[in-house]
Amino acid sequence: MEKLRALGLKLTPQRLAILQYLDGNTEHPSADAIYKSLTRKYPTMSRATVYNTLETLTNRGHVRELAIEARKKRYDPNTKHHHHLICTACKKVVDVRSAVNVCLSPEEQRDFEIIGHRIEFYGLCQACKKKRINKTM
Amino acid sequence: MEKLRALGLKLTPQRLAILQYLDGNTEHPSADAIYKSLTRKYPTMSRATVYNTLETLTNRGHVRELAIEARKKRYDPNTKHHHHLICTACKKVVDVRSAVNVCLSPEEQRDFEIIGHRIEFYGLCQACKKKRINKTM
DNA sequence: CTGGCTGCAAATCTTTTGCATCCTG
DNA sequence: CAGGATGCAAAAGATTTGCAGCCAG
Repeated sequence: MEKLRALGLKLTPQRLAILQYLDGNTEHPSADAIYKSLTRKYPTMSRATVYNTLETLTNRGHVRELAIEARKKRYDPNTKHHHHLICTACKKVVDVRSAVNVCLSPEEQRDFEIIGHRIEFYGLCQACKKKRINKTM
Repeated sequence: MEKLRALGLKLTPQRLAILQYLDGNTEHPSADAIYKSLTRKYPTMSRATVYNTLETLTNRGHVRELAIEARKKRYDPNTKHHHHLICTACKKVVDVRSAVNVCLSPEEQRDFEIIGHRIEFYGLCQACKKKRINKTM
C-alpha cells in the first residue's frame, strides 16, 4: 500500500492486487502464474499490466527476476540476499533459510535430494563498466 | 567424432559441425547463435536440427543448458563442475577458473566488478522423487 | 531397408510493443 | 486536467512440433 506511494507510483487496484499477491509469497511465481491467479478475482486485468507492473517493481528493486526456467522469468518478492533449492524436474523453487556454508541444513537435505549446486557471480564486465551500462538482472 | 559414436548416435555432417563448434567453446552460446554461426558454412542446416541436436546432447550429458537469460537457453560444452561470472548488462558469461571459496581470484575481481553472487542448489523435491521423474536442468 | 535424422513450415509460449482510452493525483 | 496506467491486439523472439523425405548404419 504505502510501498507504492513510497516509490512514487500511482496506486491502482491492479497494482495493489499484484503487490498483495506477491506479499509473503514464496512460490516464486511466473508472470503468467500471477496473471492467471489474479484474473479470476479481477477479470479486467490484462497481461500487459502484469508485465508492466513486474518490470516496474523489478526496476525499483521491490522484486527480483529469477532466471531459472529457460523460457520464463520467475519473480521473488524477497529481495534479501538468499539462495534457492530448485527441483530440476518440476522447477519448484524453495528458499534456503539457513546461512549457506555450501552445505545445507539437515532438514533441507531431507526434503531435497541434492544433485549439485551452482554459484553464479554477477556484476559488470570491463566493457560494460566503461559504457556505464547498468541494467539489472 | 567418436563422441557421437560412443553415444550411439548417427554421425551426420550437421552434428559434426555442431560438436565441432562447441568443442572448447567458452562463449556459452545460445541455440540461435550456434545456428547463425553454422548457417554460413552449412547453408542447408535448419534451426530444428540445431535444437534437436542440442537437446540430444543435453540429455546425454555432453552439454549443459544454462538458464541465465530469461528468454533463451545457453549451452555450455564444459560439463565439469564449475562456476560462472555473468555480466548483468551484456549477459557475457565467463568461466570461473579458480576453486570457489566464495571469493574470487584477484584477476577475476579485476576483470569483473562483482555486484553479488548466488548459489543455486538443484536436485529433486520429495514429490518428484516419488514420481521418479528425472529430467535434467 | 529401416529407423533415426533433417529441413521446412506452422504452432506454441512468453514477453514486448503500439495505441487509444481511462483514471489517479 | 495531464501524464502515467490500463487493456486490447498484434508483433516479436525462442523454442517446439508435425510431417514428408533422406541417408547412415
